[in-house]
Amino acid sequence: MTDGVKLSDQQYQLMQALWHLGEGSAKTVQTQLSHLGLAHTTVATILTRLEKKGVLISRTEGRERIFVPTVSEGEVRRSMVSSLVGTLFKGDDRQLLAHLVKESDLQQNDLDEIQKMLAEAGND
Amino acid sequence: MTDGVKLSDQQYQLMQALWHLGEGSAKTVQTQLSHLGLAHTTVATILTRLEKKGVLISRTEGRERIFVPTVSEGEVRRSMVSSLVGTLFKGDDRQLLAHLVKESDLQQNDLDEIQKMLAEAGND
DNA sequence: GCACTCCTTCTACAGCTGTAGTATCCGAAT
DNA sequence: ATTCGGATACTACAGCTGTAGAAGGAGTGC
Repeated sequence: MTDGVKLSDQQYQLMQALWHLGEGSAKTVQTQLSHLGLAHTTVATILTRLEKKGVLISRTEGRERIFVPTVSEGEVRRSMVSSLVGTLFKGDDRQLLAHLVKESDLQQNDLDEIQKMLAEAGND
Repeated sequence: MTDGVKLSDQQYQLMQALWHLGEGSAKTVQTQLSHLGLAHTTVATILTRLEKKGVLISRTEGRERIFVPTVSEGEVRRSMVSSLVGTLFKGDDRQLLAHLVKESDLQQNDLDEIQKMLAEAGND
């Protein structure tokens, strides 16, 4: 479904930590993201909001609350990319492709690689 | 520069109207976007905020205020795409390309077209 | 059992966005 | 000059995000 999950940068970071961990408490996540320098209460707040948003659920385990993603990173990526494509390119993925090809500083070997991918995609 | 212009959907719509028009008053923009059903005051508010944000400037002409974009659609696209790539793919454009190739429902002729583009890009 | 510690939940606030009503201002017509 | 009409500016409010302090609750060690 294009259920339109859309996360802010920060929110995505947190989810990413959870995707890597599989699951985890606010504390665990905060530790994992210590480079961001967020207070643990901040992390907890964001996680709570993400739960309200439906992208994760939590269970209480002893005195800890364990958060578990309910959507995969792939799903979120898909819907975020297609949302952007919707806004910027009238929903036409190919226009984004074209944009990337034009704007990216692609090296020849990148191109080769991509062409290989395209060739494989064509064989589906 | 990667000055990071980031617009919301709505804001992008308005800018798009201005890009098409070249320039225009709040009224003109609202008319152009009548399908969105926004009050003209709403359009004016958003335009004012966009000016504060620096993506357009305005000049007063008689009793009208004319808004003129200061950034091009291309620039905004570039920075929005690269912002998303930053968040979702650690800044690696090729990963977005790969994502698109995998996720998009590309037809063979799309692929041909893109491969042609890639070939051309390679000749720069 | 009691205090200590750790974790969570509640509350708070500022900034941004979506949305629009009301007030104001200024040019134009009479 | 006086009023009318249209355009803008000001104000408002709700919802979302970033951020975090303060308060509360529940193990754990003594």
